[in-house]
Amino acid sequence: MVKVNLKDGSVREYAKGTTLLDIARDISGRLGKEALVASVDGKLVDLGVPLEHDARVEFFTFDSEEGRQVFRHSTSHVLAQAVQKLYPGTRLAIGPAIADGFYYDFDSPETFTPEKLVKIEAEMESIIKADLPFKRFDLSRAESLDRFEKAGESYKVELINDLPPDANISCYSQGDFTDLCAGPHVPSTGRLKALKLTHLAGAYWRGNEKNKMLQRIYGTSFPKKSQLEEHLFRIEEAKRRDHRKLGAELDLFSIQEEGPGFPFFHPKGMILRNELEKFWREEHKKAGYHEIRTPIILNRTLWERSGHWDHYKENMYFTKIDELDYAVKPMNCPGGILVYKSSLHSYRELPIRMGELGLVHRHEMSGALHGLMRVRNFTQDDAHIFMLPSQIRDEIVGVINLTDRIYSIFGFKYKVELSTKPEKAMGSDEVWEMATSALEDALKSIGMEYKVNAGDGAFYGPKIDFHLEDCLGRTWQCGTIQLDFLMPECFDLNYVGEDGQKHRPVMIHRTIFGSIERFIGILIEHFGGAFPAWLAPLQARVMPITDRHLDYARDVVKKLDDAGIRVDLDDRNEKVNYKIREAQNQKIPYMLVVGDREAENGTASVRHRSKGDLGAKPLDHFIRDISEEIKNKQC
RNA sequence: GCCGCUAUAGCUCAGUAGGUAGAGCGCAUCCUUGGUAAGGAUGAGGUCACCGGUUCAAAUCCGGUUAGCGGCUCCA
Repeated sequence: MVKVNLKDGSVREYAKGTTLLDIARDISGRLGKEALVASVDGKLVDLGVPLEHDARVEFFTFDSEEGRQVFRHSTSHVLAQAVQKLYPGTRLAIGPAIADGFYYDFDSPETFTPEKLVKIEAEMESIIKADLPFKRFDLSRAESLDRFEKAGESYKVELINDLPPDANISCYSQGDFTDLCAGPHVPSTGRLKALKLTHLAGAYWRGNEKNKMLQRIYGTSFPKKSQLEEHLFRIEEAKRRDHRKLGAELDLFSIQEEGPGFPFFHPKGMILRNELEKFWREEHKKAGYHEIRTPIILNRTLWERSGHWDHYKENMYFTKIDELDYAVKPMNCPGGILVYKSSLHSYRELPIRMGELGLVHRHEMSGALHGLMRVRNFTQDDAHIFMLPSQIRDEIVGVINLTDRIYSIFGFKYKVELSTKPEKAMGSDEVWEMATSALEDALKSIGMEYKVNAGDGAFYGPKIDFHLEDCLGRTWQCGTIQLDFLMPECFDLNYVGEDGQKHRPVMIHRTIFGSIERFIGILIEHFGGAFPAWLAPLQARVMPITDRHLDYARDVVKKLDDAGIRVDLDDRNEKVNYKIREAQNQKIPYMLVVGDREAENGTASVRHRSKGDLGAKPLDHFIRDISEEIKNKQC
């Protein structure tokens, strides 16, 4: 007999060699049906595994991350089987589970198309119907190499060759299909009830653009048809919040063929943008920043000195002025540094915090452009902090706190990453080590959770990045804090210390919005276009019921306008229903309906875009309330 | 940049055996003066992304270019 310790603390005894699936069935009929995989003493294994010793056992269903991963991964094997059956000669690369589904990369003489995905899906359905068991078997390195070489599976051979010498090499087969795989898997294909192949994409083998481009098929799967449908519906819903769609519908911005990646801001978008900048200036003033502005185009020698000429050239735009080379700035730091250098500084002045809403241009690859999220020119809410080495931690913590305060106004949740030295970097390992551990110390000192993103730092220093999510859960880097010991060196920056000697300051480069453009993109998706009143391009619209009420409506507009509220008048000869519908679609926070009753009493009937009809309010009450809402930046 | 897909009116889209373009919404005018998500009529509006080819004839077939979309790579 073996003792089994379960998650709920209970202990059960089973005959040695009882499979995990049988144990699950014994615990409850439902668990027997829903369990997909189990862990034995913390290690994830197939349910078909017999238990040979006392152990801590946990079962995972689709409700757990582990269960979902295994479920989707098993679906990817079924995809591979279907593809190889329909399109012989297709070689397999890799097929992992991802956040909301799975993908499989193929190298095939066949070019997959959306129509073919339908066929592949049908083939997958029949594999599922056949309820083929997933069978695991271990192979020696020689056996596995032999097997996959014979099968012509060159990518698998490459994977095996890259496994560490002591690695256990396992395969899984279902029916006549076998794939190299560490597992685990669900017991049989019949578990994979509802699936959908969602899209096609190219993907480089091993993510390296020097390698061959493979064909990637993305899909998702669920234990129930209804869950799949709900998921697909949620995605459709999310797409309605897409900032590119809302940006056009709400007339905020546009991107035209004449300027790919160079967004145009329309009047309404500018209001949003100016409000953001106003807020930014207020917060930065409070936090002890000064604001500067530096030129867009600067001489080549500056970029050579900063290292951009060597390390960032492929992202830069160039021009000539009077036969001399100039570059359009891709970053604001060299300009900021010149401002610092324009006068002598005492240690008493430090830290100096210099902010700049700086327009930078970067050449992004055409395929990387994405609405306002990735563009070729954008305004960074940049700042450079020049400080004493002893001030590093406090300054970093100060920036983290400022970032948190600003994000929390919008109700954003964010993820923090620490990016370390990239391959293409300036400076010695020691300097990088020092800078990286300073960032780490600051994060730890305030108990901030973070993930390490190895090799993703800027070429001049490591960074802390703040990532925000878009409507489809894709994350975008917004805020960043970069610690830099190198630029002060390159530019021979100094301050005069207590001892009267010259010393080297340390620099922080940081942004909070990241780019105003990207941040607006995130804002649009976060609020689905229904901005809080303080940001809304139009805060209220007055709607007279008939043209008899036009005069009173104009008075109302004037009063609101005088109170600094962004208001307009819908004086068209249309019914109230019609006007309301349009104002709702434009997501205007407040609609003020005025007719005989209102004109007589000096009121307006207030309708809120999400709370609905709020009844009649005296005008000055409404003005007081909305002004308060705006002032408090209520969401 | 790479792989796949797409491009018709301001917007959403029809136009599927190649025979010089349609709908709904929006817009304009008129009628209607209507109290919380679409009142009615009439009308204007398109060198079918661009360049080239095949054909008696191209929105439609072929090639190229540009842009967009989904990914890969890259990054705020």
